[in-house]
Amino acid sequence: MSHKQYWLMKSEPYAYSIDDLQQDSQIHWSGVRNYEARNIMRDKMKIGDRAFFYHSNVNPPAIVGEMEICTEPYADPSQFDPDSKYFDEKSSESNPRWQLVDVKFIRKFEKDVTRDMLKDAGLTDMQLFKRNRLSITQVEENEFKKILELAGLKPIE
DNA sequence: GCCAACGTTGGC
DNA sequence: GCCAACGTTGGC
Repeated sequence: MSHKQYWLMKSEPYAYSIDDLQQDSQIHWSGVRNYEARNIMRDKMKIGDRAFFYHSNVNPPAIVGEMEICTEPYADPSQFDPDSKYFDEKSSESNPRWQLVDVKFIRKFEKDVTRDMLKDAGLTDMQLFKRNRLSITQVEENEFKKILELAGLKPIE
C-alpha cells in the first residue's frame, strides 16, 4: 500500500467555491493551463490522495475544505471545445496537452484556515508560500495534520 | 485597483 | 537558445 500524499488546490470562489463542490460532489479539476500544475496532476497525484480546497483572490484567502483525488489523470475536455475559454488550438485529441484529475468533496471546514493563520502557526515553509502563483502545490504530512488542527478537526481515516 | 512575481511567447 | 515584451495570478 503506497503512502498517501497531500495537496493544496486553488480556486477563485466566485468562479468555483467549496459550496459548489459540496453540491456537485465530484468534478473535473478543469482549466489548469500551467505546465507545472499539470505535471503534478499527471505524474504525481494518486487516487486516494487528499487535497485542501483553497479560496484565492479573495479577502481573506483561506483553506476552506478537504477533498479526495478520485480518478487517474486524463485529457481535459475543455481544451477541445472552441466555445470554452480554456480552448487550446495547439492541442489535439490524439496529442492532448492538458490533463486533469477528478476530485470529490469530503468536507467543508466550519472554521476556515486563513493564510494569516498558516503564517502565525509557523507553516511558512509550505509550498503555498514558496511558489507564489502555482495553483497546485504539495502539502507535507505534518503540515496537513497541523492545518486540520487549526480547523478544529481530526483526520479522517 | 495596484503591482510584484513569474510563466509564456516569439523575434532574432 | 537568449531575452524583451507581454499576460496572468493573486496577495495586499
